[in-house]
Amino acid sequence: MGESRVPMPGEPVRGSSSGRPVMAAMDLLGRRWALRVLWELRSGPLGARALKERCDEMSSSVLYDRLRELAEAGLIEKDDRGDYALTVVGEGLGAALAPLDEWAERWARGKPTRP
Amino acid sequence: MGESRVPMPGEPVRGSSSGRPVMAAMDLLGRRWALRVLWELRSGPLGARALKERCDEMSSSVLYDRLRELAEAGLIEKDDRGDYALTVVGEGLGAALAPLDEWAERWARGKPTRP
DNA sequence: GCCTTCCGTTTTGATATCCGAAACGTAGGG
DNA sequence: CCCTACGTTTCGGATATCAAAACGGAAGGC
Repeated sequence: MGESRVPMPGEPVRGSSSGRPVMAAMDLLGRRWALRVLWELRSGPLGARALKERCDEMSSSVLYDRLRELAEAGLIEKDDRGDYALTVVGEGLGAALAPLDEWAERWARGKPTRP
Repeated sequence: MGESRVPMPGEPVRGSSSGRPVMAAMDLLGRRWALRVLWELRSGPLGARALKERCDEMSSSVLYDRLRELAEAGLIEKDDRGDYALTVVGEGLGAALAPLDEWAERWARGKPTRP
């Protein structure tokens, strides 16, 4: 199951031996649901089941793989109530993702509907 | 092989029935090498083989899947020389990814090396 | 013409990842 | 005690990705 290597900045990762931090980030975030989990946690801590619901019923096995990876990478942690929450650095990533949202809106305006 | 649905803003996508553009973006970018391909094209158009080399010898079958998806989504296109290049909207995404790079540097400073 | 070489692209079979559903353990309420 | 809700793990099958080989076309040299 999910015991593969978790990408970390400064280390060679799957897809790049350079150790450049952004490469580790792209490895970590280029996995299914990783971006989405972070996205949903921006608005506050959530329990596993609530998180799974918000992610359109993603598979729980993948959810826990992502949670473990993101926690190991230091982006999320469990709060005092046992919910999953962004760490300080994780919140920074959430903020760095804001331009993606704005861009997507522009993308949508450029291609409103498919013919 | 690669004939699965390409996420588009305004349509329900894998992972979200809402049609919110950012969900389509996260579906599209949450595939292996998608972020990386865009990243490498930011510095200018590249041929398929050059692109494959810059992406640490990614598998060519996946490369062409990603190229097809990104082209269909309107983020890249072939230029007059036959190289792959970012479209105007694709360049916008490249710009929206800049904060990710800055964040990754901060992430790396917070976690310089593993014990 | 006929090689060789470089390129874009597709195919193939093996491996890794993901999915969907079921199951487990625990804690609290009635 | 039973029921319910939750966090988490397990399992078999579906999909995505990998690595390497192959195909076909466009130069260029001989």
